[in-house]
Amino acid sequence: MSSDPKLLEGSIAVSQPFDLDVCLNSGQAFAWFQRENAWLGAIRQTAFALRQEKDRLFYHTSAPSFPESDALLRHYFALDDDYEKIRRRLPRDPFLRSAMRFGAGLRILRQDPWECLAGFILSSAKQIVHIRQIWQEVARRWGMPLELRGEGEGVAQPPPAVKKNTAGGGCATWLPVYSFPDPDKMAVLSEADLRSCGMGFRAPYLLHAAQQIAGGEPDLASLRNLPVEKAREKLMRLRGVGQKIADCALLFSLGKNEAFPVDTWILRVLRRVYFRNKRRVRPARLRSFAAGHFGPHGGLAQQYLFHYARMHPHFLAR
DNA sequence: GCCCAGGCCATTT
DNA sequence: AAATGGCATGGG
Repeated sequence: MSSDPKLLEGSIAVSQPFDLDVCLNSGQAFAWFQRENAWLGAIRQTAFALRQEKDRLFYHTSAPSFPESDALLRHYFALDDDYEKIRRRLPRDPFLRSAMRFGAGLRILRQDPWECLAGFILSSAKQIVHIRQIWQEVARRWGMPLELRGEGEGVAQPPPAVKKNTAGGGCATWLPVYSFPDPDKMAVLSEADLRSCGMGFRAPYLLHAAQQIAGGEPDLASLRNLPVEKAREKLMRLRGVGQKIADCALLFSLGKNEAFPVDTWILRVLRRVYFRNKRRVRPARLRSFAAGHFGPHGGLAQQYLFHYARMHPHFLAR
């Protein structure tokens, strides 16, 4: 219960455009799942249950202290970035502006590079719901169980103000949260281990990436300090990592705000809106257009477009 | 049963 | 260079 001294509850006042649901449901991170009114997941080795109410982010966490939980959340959601200012630097084209209005509160997460890369290796030719399922299975089997309350319970409590399931007088049951296994941990698994999580032909790619990264090549953390082209080139040396997956890792975990991943949704949006419905415009052309048009914060623009398209499937129909 | 999914790779034209 | 087909698996 909330009287458990091990359970840390807190909240953060957010004075920024911020919508938790949009951030965690926009296909950036696959580690979070919704239970009742809360999002459950982990930031590296720290479990959180999150719920937003207006301009306040409420949480329960396994973090040992408020300074640590506060810092983790502020960093992960980039709450100290000035998104009003960033949004003003995006182009004023009408379609982007309406996508920005629709997705107000969307932010680029600052994920762990390994987790982000692994998630997007799993993402190819998969729907987001299924990527989440595979992620959870991998985490459940080889990650660390993270207790949101005292040791031995294995059950997380809902965050503040979340309604409990009062049927039968019992508390709601919350699934335990697991961290995602490190490269070292994954590197010693077999391809069959990974395949048994349902990831199919992506298994050898993920295993190879884990082994490479565990061996220090590439050193993901150091990619942050390279120019985006060099960092992308290193990522693309990994089998199963093309430009799209590399750009996702660069944008969502390595601070490359100009990275503009072109996936099937963005492909269709750009062709339809910015190339007047022309078929046969090739991805390379779209990428160079996007780099020039959307500029140094193109990645955020890309997320607005992606989110808008995915929430308006009829818009791209036909 | 169909279809396709935040792709990538090897193989053909 | 640019267009295919194959790849595993599950959800709609």
